[in-house]
Amino acid sequence: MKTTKQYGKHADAALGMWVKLARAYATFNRETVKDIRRYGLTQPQFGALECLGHLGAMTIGDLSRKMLVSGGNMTCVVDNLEKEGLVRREHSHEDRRAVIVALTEKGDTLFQEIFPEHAERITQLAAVLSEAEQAELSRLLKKLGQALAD
Amino acid sequence: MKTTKQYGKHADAALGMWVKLARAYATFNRETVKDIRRYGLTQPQFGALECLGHLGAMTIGDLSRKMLVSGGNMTCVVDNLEKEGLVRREHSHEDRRAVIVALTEKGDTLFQEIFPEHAERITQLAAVLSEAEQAELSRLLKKLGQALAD
DNA sequence: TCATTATGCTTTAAGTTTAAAATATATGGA
DNA sequence: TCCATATATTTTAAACTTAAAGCATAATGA
Repeated sequence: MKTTKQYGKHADAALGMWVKLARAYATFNRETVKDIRRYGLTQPQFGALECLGHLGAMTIGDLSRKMLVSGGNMTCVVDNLEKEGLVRREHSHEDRRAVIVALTEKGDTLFQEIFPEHAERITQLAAVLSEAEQAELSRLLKKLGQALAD
Repeated sequence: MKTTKQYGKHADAALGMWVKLARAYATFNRETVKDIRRYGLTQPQFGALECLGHLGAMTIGDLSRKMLVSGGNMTCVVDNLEKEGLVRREHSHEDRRAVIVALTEKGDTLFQEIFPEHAERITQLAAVLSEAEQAELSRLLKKLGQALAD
């Protein structure tokens, strides 16, 4: 959304940057969602599958923190993945409050199959930028994201 | 989420970039949501208010396209804004299918009051990057976002 | 002119998302 | 040891989000 009003040079630059960040994210995300839908998954479900597939079993709390979403939300996502037989819940022996979630064999098989294809699609989408541009964008985004994470 | 698996040099770079984009967005967004909540609004509500405040009355379809969300969703957002007396719906004379949504006086007053403060907050958040970095980030994000919008 | 196709908004159903509340468990200090 | 505080997960309520369906209106072509 293009602002026509002036709020100061610094503010206008910052607002413009934020708008472009939000739009680039929304647009890129829409394409990834389209790809993921081919596998019968929603994006949050795919994200959880990916997290578990790469990093292994973990508590729901850890999963929600890695994915930057709330615990209540992750409960819902895991509920649906469990319904599809892609993950299983186990209670932790170390801490009886905690629930460990892991990929089932079915879930791991699906992950192994679809992640490379999805990675290929992400590569295609990112190809509008050169390698150097991708690297620079990564550097700046990392700087922005990490500074605000504190 | 850090991938430990190798999918090829190009794919790894693209995946890394996408992860950083998603995380930077999520983190920056969380901060903007926190600011907006001070005014008793949700983020989508604030976005609609901002759009109407800057660009004036428009159809619900136009609004949803500018905000890159679905029409069904915008109906819901506008419903709640209408409930708060911040916007009003009017039927279009040119096209009787269309609904025009505009800020009420109450809505405009609120917008005029809170947007400058919010802009200030965005400026603060963006200040972890230099002016040059902000400009470069904007350029790359614009390039990425526009290429995918086609 | 009329029928077919397209389009605008709303509703529906399912999933996501949050903060806060609820319940059980763990931790730390007196 | 005991109690206050903290924490893990789930539930609840409200809002968001999508695609598809529904309904009304507009556009187009025979």
